[in-house]
Amino acid sequence: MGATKDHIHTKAANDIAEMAKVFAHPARVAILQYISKQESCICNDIVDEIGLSQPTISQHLKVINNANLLKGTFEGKSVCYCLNIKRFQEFQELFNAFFNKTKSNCC
Amino acid sequence: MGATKDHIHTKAANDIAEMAKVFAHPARVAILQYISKQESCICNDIVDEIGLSQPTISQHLKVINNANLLKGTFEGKSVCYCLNIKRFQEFQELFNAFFNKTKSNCC
DNA sequence: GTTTATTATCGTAATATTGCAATATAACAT
DNA sequence: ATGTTATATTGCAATATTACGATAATAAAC
Repeated sequence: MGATKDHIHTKAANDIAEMAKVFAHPARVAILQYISKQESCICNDIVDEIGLSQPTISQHLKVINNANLLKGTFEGKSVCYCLNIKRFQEFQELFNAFFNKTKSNCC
Repeated sequence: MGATKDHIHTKAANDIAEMAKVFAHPARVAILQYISKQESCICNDIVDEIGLSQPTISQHLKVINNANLLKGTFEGKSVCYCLNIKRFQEFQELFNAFFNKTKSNCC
């Protein structure tokens, strides 16, 4: 026991949960907000800003990146992380679709 | 270590994360979708529908309820769980505010 | 090539979450 | 009162997540 039983749920439910997990940690929310604020930004800035260790930030960035929410371009030794607006927008739309569909048939 | 360092993040970031956690499990998404579909519904229906044990469903319902997303009215020995549309709407708006604000100042 | 700076990965400890059996509680039915 | 049904709580095992030190990888600067 202990593991989430993904397989018994619909793809729709799993998709929403998967997306929500990205936002389900304040550090990741903060990282997304910070990245969007900067012209360009490198990981070390984020470490200073957020106040977690570099490995921890790197790990959170990986989660965000796995959701395809980042566009990173290498600039010499550092990486310029950028929000993948298109995908971010898609997240917003998918969440809204979930909210609207769920609202529509309520008692 | 291991515990989330909530205190180093802004209230805004913690609030979004808190909300996202409710949707960060497919069973809870499925429960919300199922509840919204029904005229009224009791926990045991949900157990049959979702395919998890009664205690597990009860636990998930508690998480959803703690977020104020449920209105439960007792009907004899069973409970009629209903979606708290007002709060659900509020969730949608708060998420949208987060998405819009984050999008607005991107590179 | 060596140093320096930046990011990623590995290993691991601490904590959180998930899921269920067993049990408790509550309300009705007989 | 006893039995039945519906839901909640408890306790615990399994797994996941979070966080960080140590270390690796990469690339510029010297």
